[in-house]
Amino acid sequence: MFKPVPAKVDFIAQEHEILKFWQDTKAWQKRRDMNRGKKRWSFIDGPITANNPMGVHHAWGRTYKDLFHRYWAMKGYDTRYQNGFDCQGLWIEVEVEKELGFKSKRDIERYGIAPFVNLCKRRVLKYAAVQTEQSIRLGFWMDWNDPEQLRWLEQKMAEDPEQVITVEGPLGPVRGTVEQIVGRLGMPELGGSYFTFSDENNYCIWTALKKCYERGWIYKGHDVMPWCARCGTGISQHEIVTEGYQELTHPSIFLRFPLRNRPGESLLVWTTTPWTLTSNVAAAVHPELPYVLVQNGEYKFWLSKGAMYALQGDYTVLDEKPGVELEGWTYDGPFDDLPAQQQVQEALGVSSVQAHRVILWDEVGEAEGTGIVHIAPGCGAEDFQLSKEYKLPVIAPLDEFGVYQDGFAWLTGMSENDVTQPIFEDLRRKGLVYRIEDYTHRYPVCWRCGQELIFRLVDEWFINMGEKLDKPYEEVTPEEKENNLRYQIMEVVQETRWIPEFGFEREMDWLRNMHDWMISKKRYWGLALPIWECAECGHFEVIGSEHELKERAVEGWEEFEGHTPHRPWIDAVKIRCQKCGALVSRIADVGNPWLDAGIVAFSTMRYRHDREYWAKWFPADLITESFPGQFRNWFYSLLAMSTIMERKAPFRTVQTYATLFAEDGRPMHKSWGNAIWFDDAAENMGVDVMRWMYCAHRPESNLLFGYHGADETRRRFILPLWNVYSFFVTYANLDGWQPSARSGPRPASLPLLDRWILSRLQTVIRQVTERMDDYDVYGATMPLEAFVDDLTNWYVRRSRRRFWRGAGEDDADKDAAYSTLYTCLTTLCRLLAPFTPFIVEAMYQNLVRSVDANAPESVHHQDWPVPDESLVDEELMADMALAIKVSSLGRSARSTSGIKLRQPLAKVVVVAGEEDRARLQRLADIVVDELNVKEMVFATTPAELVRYEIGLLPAVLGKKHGPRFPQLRAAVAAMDAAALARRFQAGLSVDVELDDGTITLLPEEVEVRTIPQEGYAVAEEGGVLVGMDVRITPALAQEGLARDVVRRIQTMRKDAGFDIADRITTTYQAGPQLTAAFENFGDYIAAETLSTRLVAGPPPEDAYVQRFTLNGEELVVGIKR
RNA sequence: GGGGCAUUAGCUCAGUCGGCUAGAGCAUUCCUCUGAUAAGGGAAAGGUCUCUGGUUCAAGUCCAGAAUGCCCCA
Repeated sequence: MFKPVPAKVDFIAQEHEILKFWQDTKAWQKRRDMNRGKKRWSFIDGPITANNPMGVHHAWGRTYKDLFHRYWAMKGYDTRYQNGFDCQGLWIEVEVEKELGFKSKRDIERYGIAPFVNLCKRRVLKYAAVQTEQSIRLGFWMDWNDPEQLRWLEQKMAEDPEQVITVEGPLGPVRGTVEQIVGRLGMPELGGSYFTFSDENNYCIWTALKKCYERGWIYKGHDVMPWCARCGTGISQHEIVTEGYQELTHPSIFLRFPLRNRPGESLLVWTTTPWTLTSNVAAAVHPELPYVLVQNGEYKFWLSKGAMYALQGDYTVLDEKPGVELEGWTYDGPFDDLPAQQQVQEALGVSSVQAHRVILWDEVGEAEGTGIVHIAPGCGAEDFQLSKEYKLPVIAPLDEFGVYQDGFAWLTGMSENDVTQPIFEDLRRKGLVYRIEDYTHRYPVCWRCGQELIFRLVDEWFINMGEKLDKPYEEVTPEEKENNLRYQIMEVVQETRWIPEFGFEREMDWLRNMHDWMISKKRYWGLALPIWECAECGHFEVIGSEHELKERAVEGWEEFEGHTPHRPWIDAVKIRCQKCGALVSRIADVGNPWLDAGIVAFSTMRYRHDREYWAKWFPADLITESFPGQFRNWFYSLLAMSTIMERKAPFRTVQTYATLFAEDGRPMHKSWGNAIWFDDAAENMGVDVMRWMYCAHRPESNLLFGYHGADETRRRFILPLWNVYSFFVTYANLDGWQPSARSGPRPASLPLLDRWILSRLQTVIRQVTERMDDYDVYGATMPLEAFVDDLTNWYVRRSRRRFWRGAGEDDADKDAAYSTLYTCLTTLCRLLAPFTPFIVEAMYQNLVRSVDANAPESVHHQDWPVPDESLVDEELMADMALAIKVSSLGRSARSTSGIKLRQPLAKVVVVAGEEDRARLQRLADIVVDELNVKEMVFATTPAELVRYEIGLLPAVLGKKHGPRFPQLRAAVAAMDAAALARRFQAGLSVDVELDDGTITLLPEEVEVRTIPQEGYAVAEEGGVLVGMDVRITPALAQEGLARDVVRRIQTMRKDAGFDIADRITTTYQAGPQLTAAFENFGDYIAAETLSTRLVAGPPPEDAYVQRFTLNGEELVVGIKR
């Protein structure tokens, strides 16, 4: 006996039971151990930031990750099962700052870097534990740390990071301080997820940076960078594009720069960043644009001709010159009163005030502003470039917090945020303001804290990505690639496959255009950049490992030893300058977090300690992540690091997917109320439903995720699957059917339906395997959905009666039905195991484990099914597909004429081609039964059913006759369609008379179409025409009544709570029509309703009674067990 | 500022080389089936194919321009 299956199941409660089952039986560990040492399928996990609970968007990607692991594991591959947590960087710092209520970096310095960094580590441990639990809930099988142990470590960290503890690892106990143990998480001796804050990850980046250094690729840049004054750090190009911009409105100002040698004339200049005017050095014009001098009120302005719309009031043009003639004109700047403007800059020997002049710049436009651009080299990247070109002084006004430095008089000490209005006031006093108006533009903001960025002249550290050559990648020579990282990465990309394909071009495009990689951040929690720079002579060195550092250390090693390589501990270590012998400190900067994630193809694969292991697992067969952003982030950093380390691709295939939105099509947002938390989704939708939703979706399209879609998915797929399983168990138990080891009937002798569904099953195995091998998840779900549909809506429906026949009534057929359905269900369990691991585990435990103690303990311990090609019968599948189609057309025809299916009809007439008729003939029984007709007949001509319409094939005739085509169409429409149809069907041509001659129409140039006639209901699709004879004779009507009666009694049985096997006695009282139906179809009614007796008369006292009105007659039925 | 993609039913999306009556799922209404019942099947209704011009016998489809949205890069 199988365990009875409730038709109404609580899927979510069931998922929790399965989770417990997997945990109790160590199901994942057993699966892993089964595959140890076999052929490998290698995966690298893109680390998830352990900074908050995971969202339903993470669950999408994590479903793919689990799916592929389960699939390859079932195929017998050894996989690494290592999840990754991204742990370092500004995103963690910002959250910890929020917790502590900090406003700026000064608060952190006051609090202390060491305790702050420990808080960052604790936050990571805390959320790693949360995300681990959530991932387990999703059914994600990985080598998870015990979340309780992560919490315990977090607690120990809070108590005292330096206390010594012992933890149990897979290779035995591991002993160390809490800090040391945490720094070794994910290493072989501790197992579990990798953490990018691990010592190994950090030191491995040191190795990579050292390799760059040795090739001369590391440099310190002095440039104007986007800068976040709140975070106190530069923001690199990699971080700023796209999501780093917002549509913002700022006050913009038009103002005068009075010309020194042209009395009464001024340049009219426009800017949206008034604070930069304090640092103005020059004004740029386009050399070729025309500029005009206008009289506008009391002033004479120079501005570009195309920008005159910016003027207010009447004006007169006094003069016109090309920009090139303005070059060198000098002017008075708006803030020449500031000491910073007056100070002579040593290198150039001039002050900014002295330097003010008009310069030429090709990038000047006149679409906005005045065609004259204010240049402040300390406040803009392009401005800074121009200053180098024209040898202009540079004034850098702001410190790292966005506050004016010394030399700015009344502005010194004020924040750039607060000076807009005071500056406007000052300029008004000076009489320089022309006009102030709001201006909306895309402005960069800090991607972490949202603060508007400023531009600051700073020192940052870069990896030189190599010159951009002015030619396509294909033409770059090996010599040119030799010291050019850009083209080396592009070369590596050639070895990789991108799904969808556009990813390849997008990555190449990014690589073609990317700037040098800014790897420094002026922060606290992150990779300690291993750069020691001599304050005396400027020489710097990159240290490649902890061992090298120990050798080079001349001071502070003892203080550092035993700590993780983070600030502040690492900062204690000093080395000796190789150039000048001075004592050298590490630069204060930490690293860009994409370095951390980029190195994992090495750090997590034992590159530094077990090269043999690394060589076995590198490169990964697959990585899979969401594509927005990752082309310039993880995909890029992974490729870059791998190119630096080995000049090899770190992965063979990258499968990507789009963005998850709420069902309203907008991003999920807490304050919009459309966000769904993962935990809520899991406990309300069920994770099998979520997983199927993710999988059965084209990954390159955005996914609109919500409860509505979940309900639909459950209804469309999960419930029918469960229903057919429940159906099977119910009847198998009733019949005492058990699967047995005996060979069973030979497939060739199986009934048609069984051979058909088994054939379908083999093709599905083949298709799903093909699609999964190709990492096409969506493509794999489609044949599965189609199969479940065929199984439930055709095989089971058509086979139902076979299951409820009594004993002795053709046992062989019944056994065949059970065996077939059993095979389908158990195979489906295996096929669906990677997709919906919970529901199939429940099914498997009952269908297989409960009857076979030797079967694998879990559905996930089974092998992936292999199709048995000998069971594939293409002809039969084509036959059945046609039978299904004709049945559907027949039902459709009935429906349009309003005749219910329960009403038997005399015949169905099918008009179809030779081949299709032969196919239908073979399955006539099925179609006749399905459509509730007495017979299926074929008509050679559809004359009975239809009239004709002649359709001209425009693709042929339009091309042939061109402009005469409409005339031809009109002429044919006027002719006798039936006569034409006969000629064409006989293969003859027809001459059509037109005004300007005769056109001969060939049979292959037309299509003969059919329109239904009276007396029949007709439906047609793809050359098959199905007509239902809708004439209901009295005999047919009576039979229909009998079926109505049966239907009523069946419902009564259910309402009365009878078991489906209960035999009953049925009594009835009815009018003449119904009585006749009872008399003529008594046997049928009795058999269908399991009535041992049918008695006319009043129901007995203890019977269950209902009254009906059928066809205008009263009916009283009583049933009794 | 440059480049790319998109715009089709109330919603989410298909629509091949230009060709017949522009499709699907969801939602809505109705019907139906039911010994799978918190299911199953069918039908109806729903369209200015973003707009303007052009090419063509014929345009959702090709070309040009505009509008709106998104993406990539400055």
